[in-house]
Amino acid sequence: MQVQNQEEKENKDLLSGSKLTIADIAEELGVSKTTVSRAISGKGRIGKDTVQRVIECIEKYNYKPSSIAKGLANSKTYNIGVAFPADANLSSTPFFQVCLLGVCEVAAAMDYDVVVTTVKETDINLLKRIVDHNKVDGMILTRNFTNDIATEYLKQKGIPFVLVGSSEDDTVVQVDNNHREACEKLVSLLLADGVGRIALIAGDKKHIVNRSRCEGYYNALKNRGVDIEQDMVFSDCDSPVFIEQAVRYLLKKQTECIVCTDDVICAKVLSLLREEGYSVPGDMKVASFYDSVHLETNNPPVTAIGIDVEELGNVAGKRLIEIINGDISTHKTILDYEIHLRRSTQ
Amino acid sequence: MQVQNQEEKENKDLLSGSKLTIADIAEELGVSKTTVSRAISGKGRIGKDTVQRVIECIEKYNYKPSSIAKGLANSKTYNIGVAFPADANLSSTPFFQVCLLGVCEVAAAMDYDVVVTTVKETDINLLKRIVDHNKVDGMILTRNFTNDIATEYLKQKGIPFVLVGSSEDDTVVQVDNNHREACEKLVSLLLADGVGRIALIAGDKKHIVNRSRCEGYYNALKNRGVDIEQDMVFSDCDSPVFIEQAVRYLLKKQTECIVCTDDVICAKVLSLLREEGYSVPGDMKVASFYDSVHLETNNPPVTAIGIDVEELGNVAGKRLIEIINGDISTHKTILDYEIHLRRSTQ
DNA sequence: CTGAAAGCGCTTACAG
DNA sequence: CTGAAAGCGCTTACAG
Repeated sequence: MQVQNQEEKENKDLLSGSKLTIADIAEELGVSKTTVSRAISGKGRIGKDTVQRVIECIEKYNYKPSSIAKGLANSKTYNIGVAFPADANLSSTPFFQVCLLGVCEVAAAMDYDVVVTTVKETDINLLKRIVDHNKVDGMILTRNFTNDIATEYLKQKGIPFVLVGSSEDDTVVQVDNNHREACEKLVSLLLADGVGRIALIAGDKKHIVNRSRCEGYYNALKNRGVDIEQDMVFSDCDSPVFIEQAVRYLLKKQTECIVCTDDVICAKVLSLLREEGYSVPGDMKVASFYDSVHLETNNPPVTAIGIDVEELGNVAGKRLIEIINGDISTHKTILDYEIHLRRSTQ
Repeated sequence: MQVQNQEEKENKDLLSGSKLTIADIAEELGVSKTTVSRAISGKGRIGKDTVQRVIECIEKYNYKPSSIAKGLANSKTYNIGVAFPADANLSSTPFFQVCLLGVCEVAAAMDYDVVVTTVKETDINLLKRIVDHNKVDGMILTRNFTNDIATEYLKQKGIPFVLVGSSEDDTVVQVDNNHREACEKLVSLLLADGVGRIALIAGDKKHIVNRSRCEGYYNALKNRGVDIEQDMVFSDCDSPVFIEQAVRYLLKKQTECIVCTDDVICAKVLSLLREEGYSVPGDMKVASFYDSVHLETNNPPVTAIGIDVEELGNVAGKRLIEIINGDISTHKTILDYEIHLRRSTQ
């Protein structure tokens, strides 16, 4: 008899319509909702054995508190937002995807969920939407432009947010790698190795990250007392057409090595060189940033700055939730990078 | 005086602490909350001019209803979930990223937001998390295995969900391209063009989508009366190492054309052929699926089945919200594909 | 240590 | 056409 009874109840949560509430648990246990709530949250004075009983009951019936109701009561959503660039050439870089993964992981571990929204350089309506409707307790931005309107908006709103990337604005909490330093070291290493005539093909300069990498390149040359030849630096060189022009020009200029500010550019450069019958590193050395699997498994393996994008998402999520919880957070977190010297520059 | 007063109020929504509620609007207008609610939702009888006044007031103060409170009252969350594979070689394919983008767009347009979660082939705890905690009104799955535990779980829960992909289970709502047919047509076209000795390099067979593509390949050969040579078909050939073995073997076998079931495989194949000094299409023809930008801008451009992944996300999102709203939905939506015959097979 | 009651910001049946 | 009141499922100050 007792067994049957138990089975019946255990089936309760399997029935689609009948979601269990805190009241059901309270009733079952013959205590008040207050008590159940306290046992779950651990807040307020409450008897040890009572907690035990409540916990057991909750597990028995597989009760899950409604986080939406909890949110209403606390004026919180237990959601964090992640803004995904809808205008980037997303289709070619997995950066945002992997970063999002990192955020999801850490969020779940801290009992938060992740709401995604998209932003464009000149259109942040969808971002405003989730913020204005109170769908999230905070936001993560995954890139930064000069004069970034998303950053501006969130600052003005006063909502907690974290930037994956760098900003000159000290008031925004940032998580990033030191791209300037990384590029500087990479180029310095190449120079020290005797590689000369190093060119740079860089992406959109409106992205802070590309600026930083360029800076690093210039610094390395300066520090080594190498003359900077402006025509060996291609900025805003994102499209396949521009990259092709750049490569053709550089081939004529007796360039010895091309440093690319990201893997998408690098993939195109490698592809062009092969088409034209130039060998890497024999005829041209190549190095890149970010180090997607693609570069590592390339033949020859490509020298690159490796950054842990998932970790970037992890830390950004953690920082944001800290801020939401009122903990003070470091204003800028710099994560490590690795320089992988591989055959493409040897 | 009046102007100043107005400015003061307009500032209200800028102040961080003081979120406007429906009560504020009601008070301001001297009506009841009921009336304001009705004016916004358009439900129930209500005076035209009253609606007008309410709308104006709402806009003036930039009032945004809290969707979390709305959700509690309606037992809805106004969120849909998207499950992101955390174990896929995400870093190499932008498929999920672009699909997610498509879902986000359509969701926002239908006043829903998107919560992401990750799933692994053998671990759907994070999926369970958002479902059990009532964070979403429905789910979108972005891939399907044979014996998919995520599908199984959602079915058993009875929560609305849509699969981007195909399933033999007629009770699940599906959005997909006809991969079998697409592959069949592609291979048939090649055969009709006089291309012979067509090999296939296919990814993980546990993915339904890879099975379908393989089927299409076999069908095309059968229909044309071409003998199928089993050693020209490589299944479960996902890793760079396996792909390399396959390509080397096929080169010895006088293969004329390699069809790849996805772009990641294709990129690796192209790269290998170049390294070994084989020219495409001269020494070997190559065709692929999905048609990322990478293939189109390749030199030579690569023949491929083009599918609109963003559209896939769009339709999946729309279908899901329809189901949530109680509209009956078609059980299977088949989207178009395009066959791009390009130089790599000519 | 425990509970009754008010409140979070909406919606909606019921009564006018 | 409009409003008072109850309710969605939680939390928490207040009282015991």
